[in-house]
Amino acid sequence: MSDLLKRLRGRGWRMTAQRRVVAEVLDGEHVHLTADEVLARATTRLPEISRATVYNALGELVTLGEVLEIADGRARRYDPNAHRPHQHLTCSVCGDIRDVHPAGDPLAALPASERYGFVVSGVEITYRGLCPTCAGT
Amino acid sequence: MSDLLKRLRGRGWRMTAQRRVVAEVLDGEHVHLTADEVLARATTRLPEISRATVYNALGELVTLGEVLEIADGRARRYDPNAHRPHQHLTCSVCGDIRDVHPAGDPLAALPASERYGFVVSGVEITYRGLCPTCAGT
DNA sequence: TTTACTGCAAACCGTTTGCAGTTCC
DNA sequence: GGAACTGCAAACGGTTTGCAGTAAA
Repeated sequence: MSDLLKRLRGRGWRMTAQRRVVAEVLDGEHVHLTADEVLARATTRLPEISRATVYNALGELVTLGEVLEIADGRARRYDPNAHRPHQHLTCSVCGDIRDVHPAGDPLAALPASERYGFVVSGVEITYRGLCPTCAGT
Repeated sequence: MSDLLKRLRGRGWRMTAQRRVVAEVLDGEHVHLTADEVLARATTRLPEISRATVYNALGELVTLGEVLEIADGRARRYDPNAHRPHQHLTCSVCGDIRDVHPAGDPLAALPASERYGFVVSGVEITYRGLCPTCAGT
């Protein structure tokens, strides 16, 4: 069983065929699907699943903190890798997204003198570039 | 005259009353307006300006590289501070956004071993926290 | 049995587009 | 004069919502 599914069951998330399929589709490394992509993949396993149900499930997973939402371009993407701090590396041409892991604490890069009195609690970092295929090297 | 307007004129951007107002509304420090906010402010100066014209102008300013687009929440925001590398510091409660300036080169934080063969050319960083008002301190 | 989830379809919101009319250079 | 911009209104794509029916616990 997928890690995500295991965690959700452990947290008493009410399970249905639809929710199971959404969780299974999302599980894995470097997964950053849009709601539409989740729906498409879920539909191959459970043809009667509806768009609204996919959105409902995704919204709850985000609220539970089991999935992260990334507001990259038009459509939001959903990232199941919520339990290990990481950043994103995106190809500007094909849109491929990889998870990358920081060396130190990225919050340390913002000195108090640049904080405008804010209480800073997190940081989102997206590196942009070209993947090996699109760079043509 | 605003800096932005000066630069645009220097680049031969065809000037109209509408475009001038959009550029004036955007000019300044820590400005991160949505298209709707730009339209609202522009309308107070030029009541007959249309939504489409605002979108047209914003799109061109982004293409010219004179304004940056930030895909924060639902609506995109437009940042005229395009000529000095910077990052954003956002209040999770009220949505206020400040520009902050990096100490070193943030690209250096991503080691080659974490680049998956990508040619990395840029990075977007958003710090999240609470502004002094919302933190209630 | 009760509470919560599902599917449908319409509504919603930010953004884009086609086109006739107008303006800048 | 001619190319480019403007305003209108309709279309669009992603997301949200209301509600009647269904299924999990």
